[in-house]
Amino acid sequence: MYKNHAESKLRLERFETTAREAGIKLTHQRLVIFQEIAASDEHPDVEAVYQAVRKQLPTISLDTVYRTLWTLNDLGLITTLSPRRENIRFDPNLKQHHHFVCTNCGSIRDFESESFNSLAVPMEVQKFGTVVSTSVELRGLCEKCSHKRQHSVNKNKEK
Amino acid sequence: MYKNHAESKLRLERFETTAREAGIKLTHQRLVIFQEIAASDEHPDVEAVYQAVRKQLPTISLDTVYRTLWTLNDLGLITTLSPRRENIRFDPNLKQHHHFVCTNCGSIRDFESESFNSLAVPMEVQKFGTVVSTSVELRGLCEKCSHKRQHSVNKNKEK
DNA sequence: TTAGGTGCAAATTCTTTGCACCCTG
DNA sequence: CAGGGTGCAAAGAATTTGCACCTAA
Repeated sequence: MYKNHAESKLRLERFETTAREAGIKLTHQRLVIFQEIAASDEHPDVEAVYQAVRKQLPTISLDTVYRTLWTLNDLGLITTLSPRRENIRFDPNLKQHHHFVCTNCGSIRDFESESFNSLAVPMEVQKFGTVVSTSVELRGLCEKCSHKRQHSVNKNKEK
Repeated sequence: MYKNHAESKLRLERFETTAREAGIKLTHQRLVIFQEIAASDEHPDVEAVYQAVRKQLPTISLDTVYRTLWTLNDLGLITTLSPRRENIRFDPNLKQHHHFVCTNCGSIRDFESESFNSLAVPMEVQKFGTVVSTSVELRGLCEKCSHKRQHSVNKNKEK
């Protein structure tokens, strides 16, 4: 479940620099939370981050995880998969990228694609507003769910 | 904010047929809720549907709105914008389409595009699973928010 | 040393459920 | 008139907040 070391080390350095610039403290909790999410290839929700972080910091509280994730988001160190506060899944990947979403279990995988990065914005859309970024979402069944398919058709619950 | 009449009439007919086939009752509440969402060009959340429907049925309860929307979803008459139960925004547009999302206020507009419909699935993604549908999400600032921008930079709250 | 950060518990908000009554088919 | 559907109120989740203590800088 881990990205290559170089990438997550880079992310960590960026975190330290940005935090210092923003004048926020590099607490133990923040470091662990950030490392956890930066090392991840997935797009964990708050609960998933909380569970993972607890392995290293058993006394951490759920609200600290919430606060820290929003702090990281405000610092621009991670993004969320949806623009609204309610729908929270965090994404440590700041490079332009695209998503494969499993419609059965809800898991999300990143991928990169030059051609998807540079899609032409249709005329029609230009009257809606100004486009800042473009991303493609491919929906389907992930490997795991393709296999399980015949047994259980659950109601889109991953956890 | 209303689509052309023909389209929403078509949607209504589909609703009646499908409901009859599925053996569920065509209650007054369901009709009003479905019409409200089918006539809409937006992607309302539960609260928005509730408020709109209350104008016609002041005594309707919020839980009926929830139940009805999930029923419509299960019947395949509407879809949600996210595959997970938590993140609810409903979409009455069953045609393949794409979204323009305002990162400031969270509003979402549909648009259609032949070329976006038929993007080639990258090799890399094929190992994640089977792709069933493709949609493009363009993010940016909508007209309204471009104008308001200098005054208020709110925290992604639409309502 | 001290302001910002954390943990805890309580508050708020969002969504679902149990149950008695109602209405479509 | 029977069974599914609704409204209400209460339960359950998810998320945020107030406050006293703690710790990085």
